[in-house]
Amino acid sequence: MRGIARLARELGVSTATVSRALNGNPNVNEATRQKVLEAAQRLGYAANQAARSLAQGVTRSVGFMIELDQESTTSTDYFFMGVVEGMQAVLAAHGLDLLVLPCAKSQDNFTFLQRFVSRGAVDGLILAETRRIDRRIDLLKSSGIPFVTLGRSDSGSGYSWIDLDFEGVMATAVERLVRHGHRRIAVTVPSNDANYGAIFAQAYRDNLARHGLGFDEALIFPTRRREDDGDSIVDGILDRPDPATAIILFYEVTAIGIYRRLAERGLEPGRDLSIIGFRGEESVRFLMPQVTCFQMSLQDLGTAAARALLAQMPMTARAFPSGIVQTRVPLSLVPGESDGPVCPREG
Amino acid sequence: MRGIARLARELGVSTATVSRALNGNPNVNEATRQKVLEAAQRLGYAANQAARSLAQGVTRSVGFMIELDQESTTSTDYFFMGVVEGMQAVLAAHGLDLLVLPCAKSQDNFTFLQRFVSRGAVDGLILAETRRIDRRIDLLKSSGIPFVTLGRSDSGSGYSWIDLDFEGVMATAVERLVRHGHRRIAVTVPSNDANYGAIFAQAYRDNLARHGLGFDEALIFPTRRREDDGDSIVDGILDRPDPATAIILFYEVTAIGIYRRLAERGLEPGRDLSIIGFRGEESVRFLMPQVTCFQMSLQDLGTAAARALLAQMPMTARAFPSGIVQTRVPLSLVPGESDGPVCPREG
DNA sequence: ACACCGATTGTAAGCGCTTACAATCGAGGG
DNA sequence: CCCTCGATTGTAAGCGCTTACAATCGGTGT
Repeated sequence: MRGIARLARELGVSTATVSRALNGNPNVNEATRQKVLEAAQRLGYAANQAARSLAQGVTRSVGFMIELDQESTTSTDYFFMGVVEGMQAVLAAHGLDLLVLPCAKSQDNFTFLQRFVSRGAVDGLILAETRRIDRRIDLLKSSGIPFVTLGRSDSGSGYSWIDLDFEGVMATAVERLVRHGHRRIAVTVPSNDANYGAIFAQAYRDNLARHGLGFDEALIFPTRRREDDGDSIVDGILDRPDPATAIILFYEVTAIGIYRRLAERGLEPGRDLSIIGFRGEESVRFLMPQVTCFQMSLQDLGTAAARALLAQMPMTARAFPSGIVQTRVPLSLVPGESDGPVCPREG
Repeated sequence: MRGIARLARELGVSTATVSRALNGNPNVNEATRQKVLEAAQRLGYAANQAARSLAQGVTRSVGFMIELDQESTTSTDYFFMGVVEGMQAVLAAHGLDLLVLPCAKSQDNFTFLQRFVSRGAVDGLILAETRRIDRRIDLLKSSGIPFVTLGRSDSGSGYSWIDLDFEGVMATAVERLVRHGHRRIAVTVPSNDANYGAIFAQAYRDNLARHGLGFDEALIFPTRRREDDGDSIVDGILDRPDPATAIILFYEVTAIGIYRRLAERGLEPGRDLSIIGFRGEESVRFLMPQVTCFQMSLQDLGTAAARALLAQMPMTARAFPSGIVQTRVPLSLVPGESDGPVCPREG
């Protein structure tokens, strides 16, 4: 005999009583509860997860699905850790376990997710790296499981998401540059198919328009999260009849390559080319002159996501006001010396 | 009626047959199996995880416990994606799900782990960030659950671990420096209580001794994973009667601060101070002169850990040779220009 | 034609826990 | 002293799936 039955026999009570005592059911004599708790503690007993889930129809755990990139870099980790920390804290406070579910880039993320959902392995889900059109969202919506996405998509709107305020960032960046007299502003965007790339690019366009600046396809540079696009970007920006005088970077590491190329050409960041980075990234923190960038709390992003999820889970929903939440987390500008007034071109 | 019963009724067979068909039991008519598979596919059926686990006494999932640091300065955080990728690939190939279990630094990691173990939430565990004396290892050993640690500990020896070959790294580094004529070699070590710090320090001592070099406590600098210890290190090394001429870094980011301080003092990395980093970190890659460092595949580390775990799980053990595995993953030297022959001191 | 056998399927007993419902007990009311 | 009621505990029916064991069926050997 094992599990709860053993405990029950040991104490000379029924399994029902033990179960009640352990689960905080009020219909138990307080003295009995103490006995049970003590015995459980002493024997290191904890209810079997599977049995409990089966009986209750609830797992008390939520999944955070992430995708593993071959090129995984340290600051993906950095991003990840911060966000997870925020989520974990909130969820734990409500008695929920956070299970991070890593999906290999090589396997179909839809199928991956579907397995966890249809097997009822988690009570709720948080998705990262949302695609512009993301079948996973339809899957979750139709399955009825509570979920939240980190990042918007175009797949319908009846669901909660938390995203960075790309629009706000872009507005601030462009305005700052315009105020410095820049009229030709380049931008880098991610070359993958995640939705944030499209949003970033759109915000770029919108803000140029707002300031009456012309849009030039040639000033948009798709980049990956690595520093080695600097050459082509710098050359692409400057070696043209109407060179840009500023650039806004989606991936801040790109600044490294840009700095390097500028140096090779005898130019200086902040003077000959204004540069604004997106998110203060570790590997860029040490560049001189310091990169003007935006900053945010990863933990806050995580807690916001977790709260939005809790608001949808029957178990916890009553503690939260609104059902569906769609939030853009604002970033704050961290002024550096990588941008400044337009430098009059010589020649 | 739901779940397998519904499927069974739909097909006019018993639940037993459906179960068998779905689980690859050979005692099913192939035609029947196809029918079942087809129907399951069509109805999007997947066996309820909890029920299945309860019936089988097995979850088909393994946990990877990581710790979340407020300041994200642990080693796990720039390890994570790569290692998880390796693990996930191996585990998935054996039909196991990888659940990453994040434990807040603020909560007791022993209790955290215990819950998952005693609730039978996973069939196996991988631990990261092993302490020198780690109660978790005793817990896992006594609980009988298969497990592997990423990093050694002093807590007994009857278990599998995978670790970096700190000794090999240190031997190579010291030998390289000695060959360059260095006799006074400093080192940085992590300031936390993870076991790798002690190992690194010990290997340092051993290798000095091997080359007949004296050991000087003053040349050991505890550091965190951030760049700003450079000043105190550089000054501490040089402003003394018998300055060191080389330094080996545990956290490679320290190089950034060191480079900066050296520059301030009009000194040059590689000439005035030889620097060898431990693991090629992204944020250091762009330093000039390039930092001589060591490199490894995080994926390989992950696959090694996963394999070592599989070797202990009854389900998969037969596919693997040895039971207990204790491996040191070697790193390879990536020569840069941050180290070289001792530069004769002027004055 | 009959016992026997392998292939296939059905029956039903759990897996360990929760929980609706029944049972018990002592106290207070009439 | 009997009845009612609240507090507490026990009984037992599942939760959805697996699997030992029994049952069925067509084919074989003799």
